[in-house]
Amino acid sequence: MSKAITPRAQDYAQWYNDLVIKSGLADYSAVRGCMVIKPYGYALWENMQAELDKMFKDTGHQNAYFPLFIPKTFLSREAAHVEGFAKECAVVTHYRLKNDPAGGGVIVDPEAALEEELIVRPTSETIIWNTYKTWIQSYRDLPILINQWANVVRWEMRTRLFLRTAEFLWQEGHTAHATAEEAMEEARRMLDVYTQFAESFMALPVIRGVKSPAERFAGAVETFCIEALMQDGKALQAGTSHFLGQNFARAFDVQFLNKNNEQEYVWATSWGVSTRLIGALVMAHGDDDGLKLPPKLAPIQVIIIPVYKNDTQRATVHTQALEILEQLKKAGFRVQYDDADHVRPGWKYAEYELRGVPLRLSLGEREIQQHQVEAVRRDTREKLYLPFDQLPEKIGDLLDQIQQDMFHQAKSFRDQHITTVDNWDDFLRALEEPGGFVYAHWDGTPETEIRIKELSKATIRCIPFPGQLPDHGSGHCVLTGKPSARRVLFARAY
RNA sequence: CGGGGUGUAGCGUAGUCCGGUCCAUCGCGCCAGGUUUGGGACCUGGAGGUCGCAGGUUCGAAUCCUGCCGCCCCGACCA
Repeated sequence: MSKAITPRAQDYAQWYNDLVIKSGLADYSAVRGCMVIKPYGYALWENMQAELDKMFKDTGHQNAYFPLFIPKTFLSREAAHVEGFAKECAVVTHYRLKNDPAGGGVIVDPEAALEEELIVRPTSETIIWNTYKTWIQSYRDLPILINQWANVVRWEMRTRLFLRTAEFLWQEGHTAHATAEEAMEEARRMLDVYTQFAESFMALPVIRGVKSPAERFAGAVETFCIEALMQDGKALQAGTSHFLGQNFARAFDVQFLNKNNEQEYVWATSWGVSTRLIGALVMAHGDDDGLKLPPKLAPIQVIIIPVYKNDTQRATVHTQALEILEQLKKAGFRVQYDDADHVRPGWKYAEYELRGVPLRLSLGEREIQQHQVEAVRRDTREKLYLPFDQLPEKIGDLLDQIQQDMFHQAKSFRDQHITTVDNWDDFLRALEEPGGFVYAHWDGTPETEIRIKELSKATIRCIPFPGQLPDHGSGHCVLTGKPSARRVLFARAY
């Protein structure tokens, strides 16, 4: 075992780090809190991007790109927004370096201070709304439906690979609308897009809902989210969508002339998902032997491994393997053939399991004689034999099956980790055992929400949309006993 | 920012308490050749080191002293 992974049961955080590093998704970098996304991890991100991008385009959005740097004054225009981000902004103060006269290498040239400091974007609402102001005059200019793929920087105190890094990659949608209804519809539509992406591509079941005021995005009127559950029982926000009301339009004075010839502030939304989704994928599906990637996103869907005992066999197997490789490529699968001769089949089995490749095909003399390949599923380790003449169909079916089974596996885990409780003792107990989500009444006050967090480390993940979870009607707050209109979903979270 | 840990070859480590026998141990990986190949092979040979950095103590420092730095983990804050 050259690449030992810490078992989940022993140390979950270490298991996660081991998986990310050893599967080749990412590396630590020389910069504190910043990581290198390695080719395998980036390929995964590209697959996610491709699917999301398609969904954005299908819902009428276009991509654009706004500056990395934001004038400092922009950030302070919207009061809640600046309060939310001020503590974690990287600031550019100078534009030039020079040789240290004292001989200490290169130093910041004190003569080259910027007149107005620039903020490295933690999110782009401000620069975008400053721009939209110049694009919008009439209701005929609306809606504006724009998305950008970008990097952002949030100077986090504590970072974790993919889950929380100082710099990360994401997409941020920013839309402008003539009416509140339309903007609200947009925010809800994009949350549906995220839901569909999470569930059918990532095989990650999510609960849709509204954020409590305390968890709301800085500057939003309403924040919607999808919440997923990780195997250690902690929740992870997998995507958010915000109804921004007229907050940014007011802050940047973006008005339009409506059909009645009246000036009106524009209605806004923003929505985003980030490379953190890769962390979600790792933690929702992985096991002690490595990643399990859902077929729809896996950079390698099928790996072909040759098995032989001598050069004669090797040649035979090689010829057959190439034929299968071509056939599968032609059928549109992301397939690779590993004919490296310096490691043996067993090594390769372990390696591709670590990397989470959904389906492994082994091909040796035995299989060739019987006109079949040995196939092993990564998710269940089930071994099957597939006849040569039905490979593309059978493999297509298998990958679909794996995709579905992974979703159901995750969903069944998630459902077993939602506990409905009615008193504080049970609340605390449920957070430990079984862990996960706790569905309880809350009196609706921020004070109680904070108190619950202090006492239990659990936060309100969301107030689920109707139909997401059973509605038990009104009741009494799990902490204060005060009247509560409905249950909300609590959990400890990433 | 607080608490803990850690820094020795690409990775993981021994040695540090008690200085010399260490121009530094072992495993993995790497290179060459050979034997192998159905669950992380083996043999032989080889390459690879500012012992985190700076200063100090000493005849002599990976080891002792002072200062600094990096990174990881836990907590507070956040996607």
